[in-house]
Amino acid sequence: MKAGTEKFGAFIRREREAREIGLREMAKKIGVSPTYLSKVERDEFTPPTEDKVRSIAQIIECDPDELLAMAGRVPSDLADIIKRHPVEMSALLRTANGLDAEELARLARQARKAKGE
Amino acid sequence: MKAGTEKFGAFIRREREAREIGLREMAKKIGVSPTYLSKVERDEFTPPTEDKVRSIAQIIECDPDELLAMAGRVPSDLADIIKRHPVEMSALLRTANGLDAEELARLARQARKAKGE
DNA sequence: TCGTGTGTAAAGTGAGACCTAAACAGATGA
DNA sequence: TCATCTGTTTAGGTCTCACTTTACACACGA
Repeated sequence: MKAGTEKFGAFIRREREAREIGLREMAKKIGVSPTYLSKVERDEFTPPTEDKVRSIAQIIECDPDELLAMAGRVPSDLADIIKRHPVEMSALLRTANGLDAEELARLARQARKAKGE
Repeated sequence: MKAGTEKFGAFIRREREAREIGLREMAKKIGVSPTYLSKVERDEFTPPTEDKVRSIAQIIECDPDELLAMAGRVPSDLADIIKRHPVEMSALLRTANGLDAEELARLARQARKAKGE
């Protein structure tokens, strides 16, 4: 995992406690055992599967894409998009890589314009 | 796998044979056993790991991104880019999704302009 | 002190990914 | 006919991922 980035487990524990949700309660909502969630929250186990990460995101009210990134996963719908247009999307992503958040937003707007109209 | 798409194994077998490369020879270059490659080429085994797919791409002279897509994988450098800017890149990819190849190319050019210069 | 709540430790499981060695079968050419 | 190519079959191996079960230890209130 990258340095400087908060770990997945530590993050969700903090957010869970901030919302005063019990570990067992959360585990039940996600559909895993409390033991497992405990280990995950202390980063002793790797983050769970995409669907579980998504339901955690919903519970702690954070962006699913962001949480998936923390979990080291690429959202499966994005993976599908890349697989459908590998050459174009790879090129787009690699050139977009250098840009900052603002420039990226502008680029996304242009994409929307090209599509929507 | 998607309908209409040629399977990974069938594709690399065709390309290998077109270049008159023996199975054992190719297996050796990639660094796997002939047995394994045989199974992969007949789609009895799932495609190999990213590094092996990349060396196959080099041998049969095709675009690595495209071959990785056939293998059902997202190139790891793209995965990293998404992980570094999950929100922006997710938005960009999802809006870019509707566009055709030409519009995508134009978008990539704009990205390049925003960056380069 | 009983029960009920919290989180945790230790060990194990099932499935799938990724791969191998050994043996074999058919064509080709000497 | 014998060696030597070609790819294939059989029969596994080993690893990692994504979890579970069972049992435990502590704290709180009644």
